[in-house]
Amino acid sequence: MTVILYIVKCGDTMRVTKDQMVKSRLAILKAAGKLFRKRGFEGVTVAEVMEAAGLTHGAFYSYFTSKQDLIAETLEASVESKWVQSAPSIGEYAGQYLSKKHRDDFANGCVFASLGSDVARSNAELRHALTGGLKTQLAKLEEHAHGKSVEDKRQSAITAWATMVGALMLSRISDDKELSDEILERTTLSLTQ
Amino acid sequence: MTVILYIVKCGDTMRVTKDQMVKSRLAILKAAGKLFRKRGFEGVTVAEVMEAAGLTHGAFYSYFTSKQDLIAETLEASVESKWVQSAPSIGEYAGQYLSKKHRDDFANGCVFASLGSDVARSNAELRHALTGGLKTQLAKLEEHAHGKSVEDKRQSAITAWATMVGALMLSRISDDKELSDEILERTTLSLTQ
DNA sequence: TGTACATCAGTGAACGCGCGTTCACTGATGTAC
DNA sequence: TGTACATCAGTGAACGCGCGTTCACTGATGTAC
Repeated sequence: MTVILYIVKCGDTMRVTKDQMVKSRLAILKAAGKLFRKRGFEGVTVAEVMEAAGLTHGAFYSYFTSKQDLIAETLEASVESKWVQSAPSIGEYAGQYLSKKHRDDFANGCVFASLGSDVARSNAELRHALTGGLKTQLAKLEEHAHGKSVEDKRQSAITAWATMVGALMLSRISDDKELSDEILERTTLSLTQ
Repeated sequence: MTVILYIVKCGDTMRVTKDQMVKSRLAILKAAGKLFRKRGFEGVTVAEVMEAAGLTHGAFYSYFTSKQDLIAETLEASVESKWVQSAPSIGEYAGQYLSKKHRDDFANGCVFASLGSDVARSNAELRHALTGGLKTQLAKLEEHAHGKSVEDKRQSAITAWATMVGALMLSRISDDKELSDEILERTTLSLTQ
């Protein structure tokens, strides 16, 4: 992350303002992450992100070279780790992931479900940024996977993740509440059996 | 579909131009479907769609009241049936769906994978339009599903569909070709075993 | 059937709004001596 | 330590481009008699 490079560049000459800048930068990334997940990249303006971070839009270009740059950095910062930490097995993780709470909370939810198809259509930069998160996520799931061989674990991790992301997305598409709930319930069952 | 309503409205008073209009309307919907799947709703302009349909942008409003309207109608027309027809079982269908050919062909591919998260974030109108297609697709998969009870078939149809959509999307996100291929291969295995 | 009239799909210029980006300026931060 | 200077995050007005939408106009289609 550029943040780290920046600190390295400053070396031991710590400045109060630089501290504030690091905080502001993180606030921008956090606000952007939430807004993008809720409304998509094109559904959010630079000005909105900056306002949510407590700044005016003009300051944006002190932090990022363009909106495209912000999107890429936001994706890099969007790793799924928080969801995995407390889950001892894929089944329990799926239970949390496929909850109604998660389905209804775009802003704090999984970036693959909320922006997956957008990124899939995007340029190499954005896809690369999210591919890092994808690898991390699969590696963590693999640790918790059941299976005799490494191959088996890998396969069940990948399949489970595809199922979770797909199910959450489909349940969010359905405007029929019953079908939406059913998708979550039945896929949860499949992943815990 | 409005097309049918239109024909009914015209009744027996068939007009040559009306014929042409029906064709043009279908051409617009087809062009829009391909372009939207490839570049997303906001990545495509009304003028581009009309040009692809062989018309100029001004004529657009003789067919649709707004871009939003076009998007809704395009989604309604995007059913997955073509992919299911030739597949006798979910396993064989998954083999086609999770092919590299499908992954690399956004324009003619599955609308859930290419526009799923966009629609999930959208208003009730768009989600409703795609929910119809989702129900149709699940019903068709259910017909071909293995399982002792109706419940079992339903569960395996929903889970299989979530896995397919999720896997195709993830494989498209990955800019690492190996990982992308691996996702397709391992999920195909899971769905055929 | 033929003729006068009405309709309306289609054209392309123009409008106007929204949004990403730029810029002159400010004032606090941080530095040099 | 104190003072003069340099830097630069932050502000808000302004720019300009793109795109959805509108509109006056055309000419072919279709209708009425």
